[in-house]
Amino acid sequence: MHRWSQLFIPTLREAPADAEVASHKFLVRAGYIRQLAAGIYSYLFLANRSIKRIEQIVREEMDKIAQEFYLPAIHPREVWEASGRWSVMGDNMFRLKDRKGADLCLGMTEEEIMTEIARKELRSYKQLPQIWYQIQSKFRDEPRPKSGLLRVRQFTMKDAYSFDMDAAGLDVSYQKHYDTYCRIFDRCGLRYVAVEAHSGSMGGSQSHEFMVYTEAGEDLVASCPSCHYAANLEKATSRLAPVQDLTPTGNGLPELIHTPGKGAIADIVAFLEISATQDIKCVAYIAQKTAADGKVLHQPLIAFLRGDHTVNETKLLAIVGGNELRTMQTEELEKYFNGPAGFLGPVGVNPRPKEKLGDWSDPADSRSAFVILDSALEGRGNMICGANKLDYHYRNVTPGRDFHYTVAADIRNVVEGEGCSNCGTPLKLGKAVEIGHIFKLGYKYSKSMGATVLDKDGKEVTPIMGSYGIGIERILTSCIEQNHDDNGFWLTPAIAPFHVVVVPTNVADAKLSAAGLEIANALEAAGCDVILDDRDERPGVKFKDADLVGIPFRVNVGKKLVEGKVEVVRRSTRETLEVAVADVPAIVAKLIAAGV
RNA sequence: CGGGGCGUAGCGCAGCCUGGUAGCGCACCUGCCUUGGGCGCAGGGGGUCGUAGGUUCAAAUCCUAUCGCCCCGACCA
Repeated sequence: MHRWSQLFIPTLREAPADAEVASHKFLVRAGYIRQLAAGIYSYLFLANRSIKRIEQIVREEMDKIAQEFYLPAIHPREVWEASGRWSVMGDNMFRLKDRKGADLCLGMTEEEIMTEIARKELRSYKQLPQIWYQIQSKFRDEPRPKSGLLRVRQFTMKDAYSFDMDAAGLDVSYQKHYDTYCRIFDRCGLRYVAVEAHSGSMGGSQSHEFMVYTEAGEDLVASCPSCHYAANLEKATSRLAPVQDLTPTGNGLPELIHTPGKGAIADIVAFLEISATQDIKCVAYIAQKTAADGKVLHQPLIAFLRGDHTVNETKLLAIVGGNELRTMQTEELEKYFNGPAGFLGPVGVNPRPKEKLGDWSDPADSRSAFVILDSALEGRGNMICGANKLDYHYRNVTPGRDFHYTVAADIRNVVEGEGCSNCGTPLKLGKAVEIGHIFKLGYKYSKSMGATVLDKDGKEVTPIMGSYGIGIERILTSCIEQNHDDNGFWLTPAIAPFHVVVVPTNVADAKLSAAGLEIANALEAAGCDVILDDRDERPGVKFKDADLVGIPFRVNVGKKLVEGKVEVVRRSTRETLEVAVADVPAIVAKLIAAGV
């Protein structure tokens, strides 16, 4: 049994000034963590206990479907070059040199290492499917670490990888993970949702993120209150209410109109007394892609959307398969539009053909650009748009007739209240933290790294892969985000550092002290994880600390002991039961089994 | 990467503008007291003021550089 007086649990009355989100404040105040550098934290006694329990739950559930490995955190450059990611990862990767000058990096994920093993060892279809996982520290040199343990540069990740003969096999492995993740997060006491996620430019076909709704989150999730549709904003679609096109004027063809100083959409809308839905917005980017050989490639990428819509850059980028977007500079706008910012429009822009999508080589016609039309503009007509001429717009512009584009695609952000694409119900939008991600990888790594097995017919086949991650610390932080009040937080017994804290209100009183010890022993004998607060502190101090540190149940041994009774307190609700000393173990055990 | 803010005792802060003995609250140590929600009294320890340079008789304070940490943005012309 643990005695508080002998432990290092450095609780703080005040939170450090730089903590913003609840989990950060409380993890520091409760003596769970201390910061070493930006995005790098030491986990003290309580945090370590809680994290070990989370890992244990993950391990128990994963062991039902997979085999645990333990892979290196330091990787040689060659392995990452084989997949092309040595250069693609850019500054997000921590790199180092050994004494001989050889390049190494700290692992960000382990696709390469797992695939390397598969490549060397897997020979026959008879060995598949395989699912391998590990729980390891991961390193990412985040451009901006923040929010305590929520966005850090070193963290613990459970990462799993599946190898199957074919897509049908991958479906099975994927579903196994989906189900396993649900069991894991249920056991951790999280309220979460599995959402459709953007599957990136890696040829992945399907992907789900497991999200926890909280204001501290950095992702936005669109969800439908009536059907089960839920998706990351980077993937979400919606049904739009119909909008009215303007009536054509004159001969119905594009017509210049003088719009002095009305560059912004709000201005032009007011000036012409139209709706922003009748205007075409233009956003011009240079897309960048780092090739496997480290060369940085560029492409002009121009998006046209309805005036009241906003670009989702992830969706846009996925169309060309790049890794980064930046907006065009003035000279570039001049080059591709021959017009000034504020008055840019699609008429006269020279679109590259659809077949060239994904082709990053320089075209002969250097003034052409990839032009993406948002799907919401398909079928629209007589719209207002910039004329690529200072202080002029066009009216009567109809997509497809008056200008052409490379491709039409969904590239806009869904807005709260738009109809669910399944059932039409208005969608809700909420901030969320990503705690897990499952992902059909396809052949990217197995192919680039040359992993093959022989099938029944003796033919070489490239296995199809999946990868599946869980952020261990994020389980802890999102539990705290979901379960806290002004005084502290409470964790579900399964992941709390202790199930119950026994608090004799005055240890100078030999009777209270002895009873506290006896109760703590009895609780332990009943299978509870107990901490006895045997510190010579005033009751107020001990109560405050007990409330702070995340332990779901408390037993107060105090005044009522003379009647043979103690108090059992549920931290989440403060609900208090008066219980005879002899009944404490059974009652507490029952409470623990039922959860917070 | 862009913008902003902050570095003074373990934590939270004041002092800086207007240069002149480094302070407050909490925490910590000792003693007494107290014991159901961070109790009281008395005494005490702890800081080369992020670092480096400069200005000055004198720098926490002014100037320059640098490092670190936090926040916002990297979204529409």
